[in-house]
Amino acid sequence: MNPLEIPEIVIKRLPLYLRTLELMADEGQTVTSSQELGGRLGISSTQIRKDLSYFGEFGKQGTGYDIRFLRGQLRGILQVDRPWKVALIGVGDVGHALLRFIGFEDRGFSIAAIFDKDPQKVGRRVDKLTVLDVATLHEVIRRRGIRMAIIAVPACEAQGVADALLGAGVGAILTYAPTLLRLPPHMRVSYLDPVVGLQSMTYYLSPSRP
Amino acid sequence: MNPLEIPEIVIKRLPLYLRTLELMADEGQTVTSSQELGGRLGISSTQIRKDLSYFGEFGKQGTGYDIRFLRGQLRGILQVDRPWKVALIGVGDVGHALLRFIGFEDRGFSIAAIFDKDPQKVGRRVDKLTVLDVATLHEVIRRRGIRMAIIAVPACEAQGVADALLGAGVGAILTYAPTLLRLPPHMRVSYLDPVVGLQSMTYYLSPSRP
DNA sequence: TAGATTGTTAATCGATTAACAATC
DNA sequence: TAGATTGTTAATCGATTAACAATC
Repeated sequence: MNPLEIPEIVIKRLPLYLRTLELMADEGQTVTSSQELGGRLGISSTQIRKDLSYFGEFGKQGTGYDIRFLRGQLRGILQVDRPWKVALIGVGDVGHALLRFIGFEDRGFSIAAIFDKDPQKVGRRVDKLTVLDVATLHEVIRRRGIRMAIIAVPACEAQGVADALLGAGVGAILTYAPTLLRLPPHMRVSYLDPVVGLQSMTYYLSPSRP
Repeated sequence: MNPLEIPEIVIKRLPLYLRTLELMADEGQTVTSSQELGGRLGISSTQIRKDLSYFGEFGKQGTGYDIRFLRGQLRGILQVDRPWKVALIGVGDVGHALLRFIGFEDRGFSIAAIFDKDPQKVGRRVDKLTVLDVATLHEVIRRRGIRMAIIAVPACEAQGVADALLGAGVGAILTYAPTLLRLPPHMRVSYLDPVVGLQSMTYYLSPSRP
């Protein structure tokens, strides 16, 4: 089956399945069922079986799924069975928080280069990395074969950084800047604006008392 | 129309419309059309008109929408025309980044209390706020009438914090911990796990070169 | 075997879009 | 008026779910 025919909404659920399987494996569990997995995620068992069926047959009737096997298959499908080098642009508060976040390494990513435009920050060491001048972004990203990037600069600078990343051959961007980026359709973009999440939840809250 | 009948997917698009309208207003623009708004967001004009029609009639045929008026209407619908007090739990790297993030205030939120369990941090001042002991969470949240919270603690502590927030009467949680929370259906939850975003983008990247 | 659970088909449900009358 | 754009209906498209044969 042509991968392009698989609905994007299915692809977006796979990391959630994978995360739950990692957790189950960590807890020492060896086998699960679509029903158990769905129960944990608040998703119907039918949907999980249907989603997986786009990629193959991974379970056994009557038994369910071998957790380590299915985890391996999902890692392979999502291509996170090998590490991806990620560039981080912006070594401010968000950048620092990301650098100290330990959750990247064992889930398929490693921060391989960090950039800032502030001359005061360029040259400093943060953990094992040296802050590079954003002016060298194109060259460094090309040379190191980096294909993904995280934008953690102020909103007003995000578009400029995104343009530079596009020119450097990056194929996917995760951005913390609360701004819509204008990029060609082949560039994958994920947005993480905390306010957007908050604002859709307030709709459902009963009116605030004065 | 009963608000419960409006699809959640529509509600989730409203903050994006609002964010774009804020930007247009900041740029001094006074009028827009569903076509222009859709063009900026990569959404069809029909969908925008349909979404807005769930709530009323906000435009003028032949002219479009008055930006300030529509912005005000959307703020009212989303209830972000008045400030919501938000509790922040976890004053680590992510917590600090959030406290220095200036984007909350003018979009309907203000961080009104911050908590940590580390005795070394409790009592310290961060900007205008004092770090409170998480043991006092219930009482403080009740007394101050706080209805929303942001979880920025390590994954292993997130469920415990969520349970405490539930008990304290919080109605909506935004969490940075990469863990699915078990909470009753009336509690609204938004997840911001950067790895989930990255992992669905790698699916679309051509295989990495060795 | 009996019970459980998969993978898949067909039916249902819901969301998006095309088309257009209304009207500024 | 002529041109533009809204709000809304009906048609289309796509995603979810119910049901079940296959089979471990």
